[in-house]
Amino acid sequence: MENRKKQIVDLAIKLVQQKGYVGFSYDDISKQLGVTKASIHYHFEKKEDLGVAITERIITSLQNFLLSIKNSSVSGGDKLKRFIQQQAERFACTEICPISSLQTDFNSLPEIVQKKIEEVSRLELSIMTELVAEAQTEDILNDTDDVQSVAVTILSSIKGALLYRRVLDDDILTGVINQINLILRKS
Amino acid sequence: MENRKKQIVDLAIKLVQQKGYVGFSYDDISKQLGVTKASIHYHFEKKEDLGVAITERIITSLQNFLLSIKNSSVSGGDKLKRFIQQQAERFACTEICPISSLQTDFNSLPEIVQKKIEEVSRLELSIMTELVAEAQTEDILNDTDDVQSVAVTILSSIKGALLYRRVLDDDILTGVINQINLILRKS
DNA sequence: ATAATAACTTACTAATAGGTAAGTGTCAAG
DNA sequence: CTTGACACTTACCTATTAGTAAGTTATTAT
Repeated sequence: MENRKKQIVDLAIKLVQQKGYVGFSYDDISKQLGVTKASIHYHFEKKEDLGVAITERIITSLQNFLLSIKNSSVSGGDKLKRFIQQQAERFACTEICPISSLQTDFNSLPEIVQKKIEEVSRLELSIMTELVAEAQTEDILNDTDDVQSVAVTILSSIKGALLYRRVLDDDILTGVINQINLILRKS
Repeated sequence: MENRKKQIVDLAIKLVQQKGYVGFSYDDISKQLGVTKASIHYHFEKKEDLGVAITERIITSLQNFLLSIKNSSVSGGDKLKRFIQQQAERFACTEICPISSLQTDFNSLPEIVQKKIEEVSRLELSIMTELVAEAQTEDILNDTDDVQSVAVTILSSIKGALLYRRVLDDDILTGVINQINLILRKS
């Protein structure tokens, strides 16, 4: 079954969001899937291999997400707002972004996974920068703003807000989203 | 020696910033301090106890930081900018905010530490909100802005930027700081 | 029918984790 | 001089971790 592999990676990503790369174990996965630990090792011999699969899955998700937004026939500003909105709705209340989680655990990751995370981060940033750039051609942004900096700031604030939401109220995130939209409208 | 306890907590915080609560071990600490693991357990019987000490240290650091800024005789806007600047300079290039790190590991923390982290997060947010509110009395902010939301957004973006900086270029953070200052000036 | 493959399980290993009990050396107070 | 506290060390224990080797079962191809 190629399905089982998908199942494992799906669950692993969820576990990364909940407990981090260091915090989840093959035992967690095997118990939740109702199979033995050795069976997980059959599909992903080393944790490193699963780590790589996780990051690759994140990359394709990002790319699909980008495509679906690019193909939507709305204005640049609306694309940006849609991206922000979806980015925020993707996660359950106690879940954080898997990329943030892996960035936090960066120093404990195997080298190959570290490189993959670097790649993912760069990709995410370039997608965001592209969307911001497209929005800038309209009235949405001042051109005194550095496009890349705006992109990083938006992404960072969402990721950071997810951390605060995890331990505080649920509406922490919505406050940040509103604030970002306000800033985009005003500048 | 009460000094040894301080030494342990200092190192533990650094390790939390580098590898997270789950990622650091008593062995890490003992080896770096040149004593045995059991000696660390003498000072902090359970890891939980060390976890509590870590969060309490973070709280007093935050409070001292707040006092030093409050007592500085500059305008509200400058206090805010000074806070942001110092908050950013506090961390080495591969280090992230210890609060962010503990928020990420939240689900793996002992209950007592979880509650402490909730407390720390609330405190940090209230400090930030206070500074933003003081800045709002001047021309710095629009009063259409929700003070709390602005505070969370600023904090979140800094914390998030530290994550990206860890895996990408060093100037990711400075870009975000500049952007925040731009926003504060413009609105 | 048989061989081969995929997807497992059973049963292990070595390393590391947090944690503990009992003893050692040092030093100050009575 | 001795008692007691403090700051340790030695030597352990148990649980969990990633990882492996060998065997089992079902399905498929020849």
